[in-house]
Amino acid sequence: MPELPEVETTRTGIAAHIVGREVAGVVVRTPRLRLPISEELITELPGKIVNAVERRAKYLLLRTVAGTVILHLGMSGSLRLLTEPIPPGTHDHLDILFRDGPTLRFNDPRRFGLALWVRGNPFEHPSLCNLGPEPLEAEFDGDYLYHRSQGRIVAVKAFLMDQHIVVGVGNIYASESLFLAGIHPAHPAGTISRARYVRLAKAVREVLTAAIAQGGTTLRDFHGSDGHPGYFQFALHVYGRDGAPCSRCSRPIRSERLGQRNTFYCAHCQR
DNA sequence: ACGAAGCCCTGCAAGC
DNA sequence: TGCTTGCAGGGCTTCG
Repeated sequence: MPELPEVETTRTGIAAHIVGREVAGVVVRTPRLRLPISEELITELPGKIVNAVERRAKYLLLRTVAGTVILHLGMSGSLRLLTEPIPPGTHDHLDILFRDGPTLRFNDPRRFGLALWVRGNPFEHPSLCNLGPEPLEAEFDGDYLYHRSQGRIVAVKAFLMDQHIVVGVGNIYASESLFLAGIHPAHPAGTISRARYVRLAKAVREVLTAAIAQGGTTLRDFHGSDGHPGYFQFALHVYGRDGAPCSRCSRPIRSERLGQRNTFYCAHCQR
């Protein structure tokens, strides 16, 4: 699934095509996602003009004057822009049709995604109101991570993936960031120095920025809204490279389960 | 509050 | 070939 770079790639891919356009209709085929698609999406969205497409964490926000569509791609979701009618496939759960414009189609095999209609301030929604800072904004830095980590014994990788601490970093980019920072993923978060957190914050920014520039990471099913894959998978140092030589020291990359998730690291370069 | 584990769901690959 | 098992980019709930 989409982590921050994939969601951002999706956002930029769809924004230019739907901002300023009026929603002509909404088709819901499978209402049961992580939360049910609300009836209000069908009754209230049509006729509204999308003023902006924003991203907060891994959520996409389609803003209108009357309310906001909150979309989340879960583990396997993707959005696609259709310029001509294509018969829906098995997991095409939602279409948003635009007047004299494309159709935005939401596909999500595992149905861990989300499509909600929220009146008022979307950032007050329970899913959005307790999130940590954006990793590419100024509030996120080494000092911030250091302060939040004090007293925490959880593995630094799980700490980094905690959306209350910082948003947008999932299983791929957590492994990659820790490799670049030279930090072992199982290291207890509260025992890492301020200086090392400065390196980690910098690594997170670098990895996410580079991944966005490459259109995200395509492991199996992610694609941009134009149907094209991302290319950052060719730049991965550790994720999915179990047994392959470390790009820095040539020793084999290891994989280990940590906090229910597969974790990749170099035991020599990461301490 | 924190941390660990289980669960939601489908598809695919590996192993028998 | 066909079955079972485990695993997959996330996030929420529950339990200790």
